[in-house]
Amino acid sequence: MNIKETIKQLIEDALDNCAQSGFLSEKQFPPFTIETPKMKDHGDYATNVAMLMAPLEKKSPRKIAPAIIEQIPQNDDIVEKLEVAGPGFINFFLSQSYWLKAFKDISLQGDTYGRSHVGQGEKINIEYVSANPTGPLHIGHGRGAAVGDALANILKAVGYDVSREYYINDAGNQMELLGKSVYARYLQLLGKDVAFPSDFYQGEYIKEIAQHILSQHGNQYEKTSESESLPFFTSFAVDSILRGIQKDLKDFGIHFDTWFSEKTLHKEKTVDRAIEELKRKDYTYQNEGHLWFKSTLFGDDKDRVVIRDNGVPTYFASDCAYHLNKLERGFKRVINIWGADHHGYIPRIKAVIEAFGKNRDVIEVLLVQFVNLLRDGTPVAMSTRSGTFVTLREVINEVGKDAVKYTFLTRRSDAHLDFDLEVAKKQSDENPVYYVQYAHARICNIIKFAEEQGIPLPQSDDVDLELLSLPEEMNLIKQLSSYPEMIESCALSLEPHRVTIYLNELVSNFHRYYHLGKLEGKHRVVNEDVELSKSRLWLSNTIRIVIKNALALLGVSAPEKM
RNA sequence: GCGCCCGUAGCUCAGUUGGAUAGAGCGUCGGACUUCGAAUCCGCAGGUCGCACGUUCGAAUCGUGUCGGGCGUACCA
Repeated sequence: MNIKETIKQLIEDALDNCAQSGFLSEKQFPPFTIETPKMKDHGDYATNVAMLMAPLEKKSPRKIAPAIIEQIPQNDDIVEKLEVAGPGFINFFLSQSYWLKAFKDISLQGDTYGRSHVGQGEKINIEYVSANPTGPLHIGHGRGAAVGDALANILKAVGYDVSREYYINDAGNQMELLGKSVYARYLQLLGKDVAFPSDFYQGEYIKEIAQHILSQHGNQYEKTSESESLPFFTSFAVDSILRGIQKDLKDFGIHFDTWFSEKTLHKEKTVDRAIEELKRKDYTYQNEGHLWFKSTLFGDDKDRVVIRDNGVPTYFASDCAYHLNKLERGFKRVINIWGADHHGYIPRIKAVIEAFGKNRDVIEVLLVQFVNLLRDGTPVAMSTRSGTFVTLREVINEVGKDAVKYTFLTRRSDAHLDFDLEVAKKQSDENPVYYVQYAHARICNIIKFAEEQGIPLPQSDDVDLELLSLPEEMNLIKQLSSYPEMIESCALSLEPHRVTIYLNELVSNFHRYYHLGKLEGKHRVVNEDVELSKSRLWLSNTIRIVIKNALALLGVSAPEKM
């Protein structure tokens, strides 16, 4: 049980007591919050429960709060004192011994600190990137990858059974177009004057693939007809592009448990089954030769075609099947991370989930906004159509994967993001990742220095944490203790960027603390007083552990030297 | 036209899911290393939270309207 949960328990017990004694008439309590106040004077934690009870009880919060307080033991191991303040807040001041005990535990937990079991092993599927295998990944995919991977790590850390998935759109029109594009380039390489329509894939990589085919297979496809050749060109191109995507993601430090092919949905008749299911429930009708799904029954703007008049299922039909498949695999929650341009798709996919008899909320869609790529403040032209774009690989090579990932994760994913290549490259204050990594390296160096001075990291029974009496130290201790709550809130809200916000605050406090020692020698971590040095080393090492754990969740390295 | 997302300091963005006196970084200016890493720290300045109503003990946060930016509105994926 973490600190917040402990306090919640205290409050709930107190409310029960109040209800039993008849002071409160309500037996059901509203969902109150426990937060850490911005101002120190307001204690370590505060709850608004009395204010929420007031209208129900028809009593003023300032009257209810004292009654609740009376039921909570004070001056004990946990709570030092309680106060009623402002409009009716109950402020908790926890005892130092409680903080120190919780604090000491952190470094004993090591790299498991921050994990919990709130997910209760629930099966959860998280799908991200899922870029079509028709071209290399660009910077926007990188953002989706960073967010998805971090979120998956966080959900796993709080006890979910997480499965990471990439959906490969390797069926349909786009594939045919891809094959035709490569085929045309191939013929051009053989000196033929063939047309290259504007809806073909324009990128240079198409020519490279054609060149590979030429060098591996010669001109043998010159003789066969287009319809005979196309399947080969399509599958060669998809394989080649997909391998590139997989390598890019691997080098970006992104891992998937499942690469799910759209083609298998057709091969294994999942598409047919999904449509049969909709038909059976009378959620379809025939009109103008097409088969329509009545998605408006479930809140969509208009009904959607699932099978065209030529008998070919739409992309949406595949997606219905795909989500049916996810449900059948037993996932209780299905998280999709999509580019913001797909937002109009959400109502229809929720509709089909509901049509399959599930709650529409089992699927949660996280929208990731576009990245605005800049160089020195001026936008870099990006157009997939014309094939002029900066690839994710180019950005990683230029900037480094840690800086790219961290930058993506410092912002909410549903907000637009300017990514300036020159700024991201700078190893300076403008670049938050170095700020955090530097703190980690600095602590490693302090520990090393201490060892050289004959003061190794102390054992848990050989350190007196009561010596940590500076306000800055207590501050850090409290902040470190809130780490598990922070992780839980990230998991709950599906907002991994909170980790970087937390890290920035923690590290900032550490750097300031460190500088106390620059001003006065007695405030150095390693100083004349060996016992004090040992307790400060313990503190420093705990900070190091939390930084490292947090960075690990983000998929960012924690270097010991820089 | 309709729908979704976003409007917070000069710039880029946070803001603990409705809490108490709205915060960081960058940029400007000024300061701090003979001792654990200056990739750091400290200080100054900077605000009608786009605007207007509303909801209540309390609003940057929720609702309605409005203005501005982005995206979507397929028998493409």
